Amino acid sequence: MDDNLLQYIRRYIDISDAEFSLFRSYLTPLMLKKKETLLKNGEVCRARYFITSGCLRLYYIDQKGNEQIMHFGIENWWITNYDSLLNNIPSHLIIEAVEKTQVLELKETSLQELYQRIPKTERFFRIIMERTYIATQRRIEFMYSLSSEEILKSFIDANPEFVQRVPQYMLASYLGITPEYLSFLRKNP
Amino acid sequence: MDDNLLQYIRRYIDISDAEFSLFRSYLTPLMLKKKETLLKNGEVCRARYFITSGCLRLYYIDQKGNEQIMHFGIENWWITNYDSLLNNIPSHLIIEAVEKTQVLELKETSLQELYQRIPKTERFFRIIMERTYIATQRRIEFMYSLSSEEILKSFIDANPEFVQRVPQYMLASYLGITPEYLSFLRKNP
DNA sequence: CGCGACGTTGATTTGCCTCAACGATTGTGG
DNA sequence: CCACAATCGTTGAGGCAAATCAACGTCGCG
Repeated sequence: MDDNLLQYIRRYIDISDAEFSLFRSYLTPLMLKKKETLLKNGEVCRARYFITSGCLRLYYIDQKGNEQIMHFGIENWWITNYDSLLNNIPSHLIIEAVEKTQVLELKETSLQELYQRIPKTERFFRIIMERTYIATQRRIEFMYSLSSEEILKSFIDANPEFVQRVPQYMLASYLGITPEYLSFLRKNP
Repeated sequence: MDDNLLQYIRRYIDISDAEFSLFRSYLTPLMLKKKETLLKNGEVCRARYFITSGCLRLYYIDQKGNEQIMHFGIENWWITNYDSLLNNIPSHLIIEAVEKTQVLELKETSLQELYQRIPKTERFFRIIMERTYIATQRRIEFMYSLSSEEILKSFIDANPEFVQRVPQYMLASYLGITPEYLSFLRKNP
C-alpha cells in the first residue's frame, strides 16, 4: 500500500525516503464498508483522500431527488470536494464507497503544515491538480461532442474492467443518461 | 495594467515589489485584433496568457464542422490549453480574440525558471489551478442539473454585462444549445 | 451600395426521458 | 437454509425538449 503511494509520488517529484516517511506520517488509513460515506450532505469537507484500494463515488441529489454522479475514484486517485475544502463551505456533494474501500486521509490543516515542512509537496499537489483539471476538460469535451450512444461506447472501450465493477444505474448516472436508456443502448447495436 | 496584475497576485500570495518586477520581466505583452489567434489547431501550446483587457474564446471544431466553445476568458483571467501545454501534444483547441484584446504571455519554459527563482510562484499557480478547477466543477454541475432554459437564465442573471459583449451564437455554443433555440428561449418568457 | 454576418421564425424530426410493469438476482433475517 | 424483500436490469408506450433545415429580415462594414 505504501509502496503504491511512494511510487505514485515519485512519478511527479523527487522525494527522499525520509521525506516520504514524514509525508506518510500525516496520513491516516481509513477502511470503508460498502455504502459508508467520507463526506455527507451539509458537512464541510476537511480532508483529501488517497484511494489505496476499492472504489468511491462523488455525487449529489438534484431537485427531483435523483442521484447525479460527478466522479468515480479508484486506486491511486485522490478524491475530495475541492469547493467545500478550499472555500470552507458546506458540501452538497456526497462521497461514498461503492465497494469495500481503503483510503489514506490527508487533513487540509496537515497539508498546510506539510507545505511548510516539505516545500516540494506544493509542487506535487500543483501537478495533481493540473492533471485532474485536464481529465475534467477532456470529459467535458466528450460530453459536448458525442451522442449518448458514442459516449457510452467510448467509455466502455476505454474502461472495460471498470464497467464491470459498478452497477449499471451508477454508470448511467455518471454518463448523464437514464438507466432505462442505457439498457436500451446496450441492446441495440 | 501592471497594477491589475500585481493586485491580482497579491490576492493569493505575498510578493515583494522586487519579486513582482522579476515576475513581470518574464511576461511579454501582446496585442490581438478581433479574430486573431493565440493558438491554432494542430499547434503545441507553449505559453499561458493573462488577459489584461478584452475577451478571448477557447473552442474546437467538432466532427460536423461546428464550433464548440469551451471557455471564454476576460480581464484578469489566465487562459491556455493545459492539456497541450503540459503534455506537449498538438492542440485541437483554438484560442481566438472575440474583440480587441491585450494579454501578457508567460512561456512555459519561463515559468519553470520562475518556479526556481521565486518558489512561491509555485504556490500561486497551484491556487489558480485549484480555483479554475472549482469553477469548472460548478459549471458541470449546472449543465447536469438544469434545463437549457434554466442554464440560460442563470447565466444571464450572473453575467448581465458579459452577455452584451459576445454575439449570441457564441453564447449559444458556450451554453451547449443551438442559436435558433437560444433565440426561441429569449422570445418565450 | 452590396455583401456577408448575425438573428429570427416556423415546420418537422429525433434523441432521450418518463412512467409503469415485470423478471432476475442478491442478500438477509427467521 | 429457505423465504421473502430489496435491489437491479429490461421492455415498451407515450411524450417532450431541443435539434435540424430552410427561408427570410436586418444591420454594419468594406
